[in-house]
Amino acid sequence: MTSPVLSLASSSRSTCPVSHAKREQVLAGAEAVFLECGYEGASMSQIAARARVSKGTLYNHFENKAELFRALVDKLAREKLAAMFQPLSAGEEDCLTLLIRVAEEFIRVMISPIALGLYRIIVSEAPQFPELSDMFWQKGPACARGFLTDWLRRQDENRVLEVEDSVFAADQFFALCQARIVHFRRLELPVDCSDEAIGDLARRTGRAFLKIYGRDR
Amino acid sequence: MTSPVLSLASSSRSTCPVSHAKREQVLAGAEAVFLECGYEGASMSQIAARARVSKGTLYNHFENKAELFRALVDKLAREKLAAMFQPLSAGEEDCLTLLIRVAEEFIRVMISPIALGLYRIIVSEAPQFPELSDMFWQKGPACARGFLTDWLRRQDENRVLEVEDSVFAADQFFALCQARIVHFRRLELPVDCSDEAIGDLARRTGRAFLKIYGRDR
Amino acid sequence: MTSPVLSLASSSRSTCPVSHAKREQVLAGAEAVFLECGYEGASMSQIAARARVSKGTLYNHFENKAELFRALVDKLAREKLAAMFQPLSAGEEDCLTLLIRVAEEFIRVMISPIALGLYRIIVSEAPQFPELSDMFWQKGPACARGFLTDWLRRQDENRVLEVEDSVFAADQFFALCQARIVHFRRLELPVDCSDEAIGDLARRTGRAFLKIYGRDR
Amino acid sequence: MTSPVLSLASSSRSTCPVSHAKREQVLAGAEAVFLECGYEGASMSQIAARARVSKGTLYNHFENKAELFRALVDKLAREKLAAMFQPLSAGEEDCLTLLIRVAEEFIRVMISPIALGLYRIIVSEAPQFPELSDMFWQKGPACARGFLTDWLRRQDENRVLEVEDSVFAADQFFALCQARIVHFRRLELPVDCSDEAIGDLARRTGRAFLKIYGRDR
DNA sequence: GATGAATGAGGTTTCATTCAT
DNA sequence: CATGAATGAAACCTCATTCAT
Repeated sequence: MTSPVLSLASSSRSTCPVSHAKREQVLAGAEAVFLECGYEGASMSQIAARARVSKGTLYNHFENKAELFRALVDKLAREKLAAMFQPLSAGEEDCLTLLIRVAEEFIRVMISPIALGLYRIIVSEAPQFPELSDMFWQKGPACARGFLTDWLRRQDENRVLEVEDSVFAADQFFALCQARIVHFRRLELPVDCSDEAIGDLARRTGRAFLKIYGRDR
Repeated sequence: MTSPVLSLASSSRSTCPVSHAKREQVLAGAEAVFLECGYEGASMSQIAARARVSKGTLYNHFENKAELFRALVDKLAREKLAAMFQPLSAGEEDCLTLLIRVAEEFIRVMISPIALGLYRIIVSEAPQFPELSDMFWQKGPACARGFLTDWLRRQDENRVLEVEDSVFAADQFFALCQARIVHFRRLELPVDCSDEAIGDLARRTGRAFLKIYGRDR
Repeated sequence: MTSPVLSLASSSRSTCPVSHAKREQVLAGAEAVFLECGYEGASMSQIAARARVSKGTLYNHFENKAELFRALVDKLAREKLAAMFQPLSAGEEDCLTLLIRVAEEFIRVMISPIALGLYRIIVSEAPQFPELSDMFWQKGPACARGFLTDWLRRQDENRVLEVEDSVFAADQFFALCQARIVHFRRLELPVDCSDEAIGDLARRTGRAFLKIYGRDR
Repeated sequence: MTSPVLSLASSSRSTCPVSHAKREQVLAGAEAVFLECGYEGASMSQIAARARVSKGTLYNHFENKAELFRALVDKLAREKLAAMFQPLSAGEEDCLTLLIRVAEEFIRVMISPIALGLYRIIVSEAPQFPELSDMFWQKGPACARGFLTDWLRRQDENRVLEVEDSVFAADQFFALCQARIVHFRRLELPVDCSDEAIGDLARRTGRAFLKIYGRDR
């Protein structure tokens, strides 16, 4: 309520550097604790301790627990998710090679601790924080979908593939990527996550996708 | 209030009939609250209130919150999940019709409040309760996978489909089923869930699967 | 409240034999738990479990926890304490031998688990249950004091000892008996409790007492 | 309320002055409640109320009930017991006068509310908190024993008394001091505690002790 | 802005006691 | 009379949040 006013009044600029450092420190602690314990399971004391900061400092920078959580998801989505999904862009490879590469990278990203942790916490808090689901989706998978959609449209125009609804086709591609490994990891069920297993899954995914949308035959 | 009546009705068996009714009452309250608030977000007081039972009664039937949670997931998995996944069995339809029907039923089950709520809570608590992930998987999706695997093997033998790894093919089928609608519902993102939308998705899924594993052409 | 009425109404005699057995069973459980955990530390559930009896049975036989405790102390004092302090009676030995024997027996009794446990619980609950302190004292140490007082008076009359106030002299004797070993055991402090140590202490106690009240020199 | 004022008064030292005042406030409440109700009988709510402090504050200063109890006994032993047993030191009086004075002071100390309350709670919790028994003994009676042991040794060297084992002799002296009055007070049994009664007991104790260890026939 | 002590509501759990069977 | 499920008060403890320094 009053904190935005106070902060504007007492800092001539919107983000003073020293304060910014503490804010990042807090967010780092929050990341560690929220991803490990979930939203309800995390306590402000734990976060303060992990951030090596006093509890009061938490409330100097964030109005309450929910706002701190929102800020964290916002930051992770904007910074880390974006960085993780960036490599999933088109190159000069041939069709199958590109699909396999993207599948492999997507799988690796989705089972990385951060994306997995974020997925868990966001799915479980979706009813309480629907805006965060959206943020996660927009900055993460939707980027990959956007890129793939564009690429698919080009392949369709170039008559390499035959893709009527390129958005849906992209959804199917990423759905196929989540078969088995990603799905099992989310449930913490035992599954082979070796490089070979991931490569194999990516190859099968690429080939299956080409069978659906390939123009040959 | 009404439990003595119920207990009289069910007192044909020896094991404590009164107690069994209350136990079910407690589990009903737990179902409502856990699925709504998550494991950490649910309080034993809420559960007691929702079950119209005193807090002490909770502890007469379950050692602690974690055990109550385990018992609930166990019950839901055994009773409700099993019932939900039962209709997903083979019939006499032709290949595409069956795939579409199964896809549609699977999608409907996965976005039902119970399966969705269970998924949320189980994914978020998987690190703390790994055995429940397993229970959920075994009594739910794994059943569907088992049935589809068998059916695919038969189609392969009958030379209707060409399926080398029928287990993986089943995984791909159910992965495709979760594209878009199921995925978005988990994130509480807005998505068209109408019968038409589901039917359409099921049809596209069935056709895509046939393209991957069909023998014709 | 109503239980005494009910019990009077439904049992023609005051103590039916089957009931008496259960009552003893309850008291046995209460003895184990109260002596181990103290009055506040003991729970009626623990007692019921240790007695292999339902919690309801506790309340059929005793109005509440305090009454059960009173009944237990009463029983222990009347039965066990009395039996323990009985051997402390006069014999035909010469003066010093008798004193040493009585000292030794008294020390052994006071550090026995039952007497020690009773002492602990009674001292700590003395403000709440003053009547039990009295019971303990009367059935325990006071018996020993009574016997020794009589014996001392006879020795005075026979001019073997010179004891003006025989009651006080007995108090001093038993106070000397509690030096070191008994005292330390009550505090759970490490102390040599071997037969030799007890014998040695008893001898020193007897000799010291004779120095105070002996007529020779 | 008043604590900020107090804290200003004592803020000359660096270590958190506000906190120290509250900590003492908590310990004062704990002293009142623990000595009155015993360890198990005392509740953290009672203590908070008696200390005029919130329940949370208790846990800011002490990890849990057991630690608060330990801290209290530690403080009482170090501060109050030490102060109570300090006057029991040697003076220039003649032998009997000194023994009588020490006996009287020891008796008065042992029946003071604090020493009596501490004895009750420490004896009853000795199995659970053996280290507190030790603390109590070291800071309390053991000091008196130490002083008397030294004095007895000197009397032996000066041929005033004949004391072979001065430590044991001291134990006997203090055991004699606890005859009757101290013993009865612990059990809350009625006993004359008037100054005359105490003086009389002290005189009898001093004289008896001299009979045991005096050199003059 | 940073601190961390203080707060009190509310968390999980235990308890003595009651009562229908 | 025995049972043990049910109760709700109260136990210990944690939490998000506030505020004086």
